[in-house]
Amino acid sequence: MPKPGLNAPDTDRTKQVVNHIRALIEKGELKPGDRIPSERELARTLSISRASLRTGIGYMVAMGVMKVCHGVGTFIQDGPAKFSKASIDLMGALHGFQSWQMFEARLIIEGNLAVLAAERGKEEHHAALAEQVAEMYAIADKNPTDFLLHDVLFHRIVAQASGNPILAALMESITSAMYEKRRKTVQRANYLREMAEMHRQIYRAIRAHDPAEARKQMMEHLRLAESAQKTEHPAAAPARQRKKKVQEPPASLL
Amino acid sequence: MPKPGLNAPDTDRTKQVVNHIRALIEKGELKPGDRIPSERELARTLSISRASLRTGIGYMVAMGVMKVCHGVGTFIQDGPAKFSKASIDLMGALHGFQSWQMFEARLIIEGNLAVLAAERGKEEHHAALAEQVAEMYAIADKNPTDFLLHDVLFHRIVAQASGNPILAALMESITSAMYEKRRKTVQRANYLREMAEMHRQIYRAIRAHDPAEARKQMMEHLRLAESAQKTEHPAAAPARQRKKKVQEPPASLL
DNA sequence: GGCGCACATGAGGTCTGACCACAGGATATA
DNA sequence: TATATCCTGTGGTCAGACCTCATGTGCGCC
Repeated sequence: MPKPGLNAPDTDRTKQVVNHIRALIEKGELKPGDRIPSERELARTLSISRASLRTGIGYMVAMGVMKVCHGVGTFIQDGPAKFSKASIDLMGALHGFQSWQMFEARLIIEGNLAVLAAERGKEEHHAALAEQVAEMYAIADKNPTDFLLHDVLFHRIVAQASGNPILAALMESITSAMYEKRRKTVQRANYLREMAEMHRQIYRAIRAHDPAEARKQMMEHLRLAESAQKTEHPAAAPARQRKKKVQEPPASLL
Repeated sequence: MPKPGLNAPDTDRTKQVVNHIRALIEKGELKPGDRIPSERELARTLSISRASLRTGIGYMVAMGVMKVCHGVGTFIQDGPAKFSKASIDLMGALHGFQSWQMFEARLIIEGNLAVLAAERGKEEHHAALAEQVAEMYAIADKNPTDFLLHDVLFHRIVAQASGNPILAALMESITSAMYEKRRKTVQRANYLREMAEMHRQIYRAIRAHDPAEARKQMMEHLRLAESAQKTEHPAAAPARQRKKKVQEPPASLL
């Protein structure tokens, strides 16, 4: 074993489980989407009780690294890297995250994601982006929920094109935490065509390898999204005590 | 492609536990640092088995929201918000995070943190920053490890001054994931005075409410830190298969 | 032969109650 | 008084039983 040192998992057994899985991943014997052995079998393999094994698995589920399906099995999480939604939610409750702060963080991260995507994006990304934009136009007048799906996908592709999976994961975590509210907002949205157009502008800037323009368009787009949501849900903060009025975001940014 | 969103706690019981704690937090009956009832008692309260309760607690521990001390009790995590180090580690192993990507993410986030701090920083923050800078100068020739402590603290205060706890949490997560390597690097560092000076420049820009300068100084500082670490650990990537040579970061940024 | 429904199988989910390991205060002893 | 010891409460682990869920299989009916 490499280092004995200061690892985070709380106890010996869970650490053992996490390290075991981690080793399998690093050796390439487990890839996203793969299924791990059944609990009873794995427990026997590691010579620990099923209860302890489950603690370790729960740990990784919480971190968004694994996924459990009742009656089916336990899997390595596939799809884009991200922290679990519950994680951000809870942390938000604990430290008082506010809606405008979410948007601000998203603005900064996605703005830079767009910059990087413009610098590093490949043909494949351009094609994928174009397809999503086309889809948006196609259903802008029909199904708002589907529209949102393509929206999410578009931003995900931008993140992928950025070539930085860490920033992508952070973005994914934040947006997934906001997804529910967005889903409701978009239902009565009447600006979907406008949204599609903005995505097209972002796409054009990225394809043209114009970082500054990409950032500008991305930020403009997000600001519109924010104001739209504010109009829908003026009291958007998670239901908390309102003794002190919710802090408003200072004006400037950049 | 999997659909976005919905990444709730895995099962009913754990959900019950998480929601219970979450409710207590939102009602203000539980604050960071507080201790929760013993497992046996809480299990009785919720009418669930201790095993299930422990699953839920483990879940929150993994998310960095709670902390358990064997023989002592279980507590709400205090200190700055952040995701658990293990979480980033594992995710990195799974999705192949690389060292330069960490630095890049840090560069972007901390750069903007500095901007926000310059815009919104209050007297109290300025004072706290000044103190850390002073400390750095004082021990630059003595204890490298202590120096790093003040370094971390300085950046944490900047994050706090930014007024955006979400970005602060992201920054905290990334830096804590890099901490171990930094601790080794700093041991043989001979540029500590220079580092202190850079921090002073950042501090001055923030105090002068000069966002552009704050970002510039911060980025310069981080770039130096990166190159220093690269010199120390040229093969810094986590030991993985080397079939394909490690992707190098494209040149430009901003 | 084709179609369905019931059942067998095996996965995860939960419960019980016992025992172990650790930390810290209370107590007994020198 | 000071030190060593024990007691108690807390989390950590274990074993084995039983439940729920998803799925594949095979029999019976059409």
